[in-house]
Amino acid sequence: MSPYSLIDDRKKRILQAVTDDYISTAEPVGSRTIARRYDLGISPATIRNEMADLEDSGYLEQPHVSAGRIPSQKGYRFYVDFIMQTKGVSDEEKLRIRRRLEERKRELNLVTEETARILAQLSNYAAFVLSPVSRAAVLKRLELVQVDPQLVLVVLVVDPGFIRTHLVMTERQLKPEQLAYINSYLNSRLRDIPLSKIGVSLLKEITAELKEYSNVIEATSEAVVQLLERRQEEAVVTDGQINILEQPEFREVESAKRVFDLLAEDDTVSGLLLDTMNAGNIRIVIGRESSHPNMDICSVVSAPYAVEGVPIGAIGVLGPTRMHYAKVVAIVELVAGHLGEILSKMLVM
Amino acid sequence: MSPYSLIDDRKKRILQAVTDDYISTAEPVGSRTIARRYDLGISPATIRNEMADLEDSGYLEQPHVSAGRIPSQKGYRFYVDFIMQTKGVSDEEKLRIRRRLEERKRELNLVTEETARILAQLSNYAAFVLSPVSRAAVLKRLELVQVDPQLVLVVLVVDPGFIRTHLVMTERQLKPEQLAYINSYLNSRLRDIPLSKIGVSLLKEITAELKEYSNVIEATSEAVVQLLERRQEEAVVTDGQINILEQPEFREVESAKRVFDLLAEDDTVSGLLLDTMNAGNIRIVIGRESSHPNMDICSVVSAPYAVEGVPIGAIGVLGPTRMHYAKVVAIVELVAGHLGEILSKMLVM
DNA sequence: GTTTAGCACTCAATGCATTTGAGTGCTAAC
DNA sequence: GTTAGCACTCAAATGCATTGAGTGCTAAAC
Repeated sequence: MSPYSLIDDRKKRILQAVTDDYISTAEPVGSRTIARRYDLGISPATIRNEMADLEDSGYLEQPHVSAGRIPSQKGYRFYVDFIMQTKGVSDEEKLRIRRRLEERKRELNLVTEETARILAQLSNYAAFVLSPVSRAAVLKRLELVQVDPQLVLVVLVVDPGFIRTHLVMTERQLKPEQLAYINSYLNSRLRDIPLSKIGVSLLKEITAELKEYSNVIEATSEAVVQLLERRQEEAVVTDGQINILEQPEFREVESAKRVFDLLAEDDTVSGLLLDTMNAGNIRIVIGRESSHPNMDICSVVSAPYAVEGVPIGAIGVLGPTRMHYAKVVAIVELVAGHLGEILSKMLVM
Repeated sequence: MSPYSLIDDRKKRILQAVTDDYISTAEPVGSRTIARRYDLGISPATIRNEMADLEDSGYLEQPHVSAGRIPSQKGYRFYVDFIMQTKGVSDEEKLRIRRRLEERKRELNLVTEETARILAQLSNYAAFVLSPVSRAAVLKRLELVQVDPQLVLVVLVVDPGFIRTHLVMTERQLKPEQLAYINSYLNSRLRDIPLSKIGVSLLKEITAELKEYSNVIEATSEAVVQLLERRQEEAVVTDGQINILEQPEFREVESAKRVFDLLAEDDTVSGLLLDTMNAGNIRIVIGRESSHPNMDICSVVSAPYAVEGVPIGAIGVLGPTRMHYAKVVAIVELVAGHLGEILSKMLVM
């Protein structure tokens, strides 16, 4: 039996009225206010009775006995799951988002940055984007390029996704044919190997096999390991933290600081986004539903984005539990969709 | 005649006492407090008289008539210019900073990020680093690398400083010898040319000369222009904004927000750092001395860092006007020095 | 002439009582 | 089942007295 079974249609409408009102005013909502502002055709007294019921079953709570009601966490959850209707976003807006992303198409990190910015601006909350990762990613190519008598540039091309470079010093200058030999050997061993398989042991093996160039190869290996590691660190792009300060619930510097701390810990946010990516569908985490203590006063709406049906990343918006869920859900879904499309064009090459 | 001529030695000591006390307590300082806490050998009454004089000449001000005194902007300026002695930083700390930077030596942007982090942690204020730029920078090399049948990677090596890459699509696959030809031609035209000289017109010229490959060359040119432009945007790395929230003057979300807005506008901060770089020595901007309206409640200590005597960037710390100047100046100078040294090793290759 | 003690005065901050008003729960009438 | 009426509650606002750190001024001491 569902834990929601006690809610009839009128209660639902009242819960909706309370939640909608509280979301836009940030003030506890009383029975009179609802009777006045929402055309439910019942008197304040009736609403009071219903609200008392809703409080008994845990959907509403009272900050103190003579204040109005506000939705509890359970109330928000019910609202999100069964009441709210995600607002459509106007075609015009859709077009604008699409165009902004298209403009940034040239570079992967520009796209993610722009996405974060768009999300933050549209939602007026803090936004983040988990850069595309792919467990199926393979090393497409590893190229050493001589850029100076004693400098070699290591170029890593990963498919789908990104390119990384790193400078490496060499003791002596390598002749073009030596470089060509090293390159073709390295590629024969590493090409199309999943990143997850490229570890220290494989690289050691190769170093041993190319003993004569051990100097270069060792440095290269080290660079490769570092470059692959760095991916994770760089994975989350954030924008719009400053919007946090606009929210009345974070008027107190103490609580604002808790949220900023939360945002500063990369793993919390990236963990959440990774979960969403793996889950493969939009998720709404409300207050203490998350395990992180500082998240009790926040909610996060996050959605994966996919290329050819495969989720390769996620985006999210963080705001107060009194978040404009309907609007944010619409935005997040829309942006995730667009991002997936843009990336399809970029990555499938 | 100096505008400071009215200040005798005792006034100086009192101004110092007031400023030191206010910097550490953030509370207006009264005559009794000074007589108690600082061993000046004079009574509160005398201190009162002197403070009245200091207020008349504009070094102190009173928030309201029955409160203690706080330093005015002019007072801070005098303190910074003629009173404070920059604290030495312990050798131990110097070593720690040096080691942290050494560890990050591998990559330019890791070094700047680590520098910002160190600055923020040591000062407990917000910190930023203007990445190395060099007006003497030249394009050391431009290399096209085939990474896929239809994809060419443009690699730009700039000396001193950085490497940039960009993917470019080609209509048809280029043969290795064609690529070699293009490469050697591009390098013959562009090698060792100062970045400032590489503009659209020069690139157009080259495109015209290599008409047969116009497809690739045009795309490459576009990429080059973009990559060179992007340098500016990425120039400033920030850290420790959250420290702002710890300062009592930013307890009110309103004022905190003003500072965050300030930090979010990249040009303000980068302009300030560029000025410092050009000035070539440490600068302290106090409150409204800056032209930016939101900076009236802040101060910035900034210093250039140099490689082989030539300033190539700058670092800075932003805090409330009630900033611990002596400490911050010491830290900023020290870190700027270390950064310069580390970069000398990295960039002179 | 400079320094200091003494004293009256100021004013933000604090504490306390009072008022206000939005909101509730309960009961009885519709 | 719904609603009107009413007594009750309590946070927030308001008013008011108190406190205390701090000042400026004056006159005495050095």
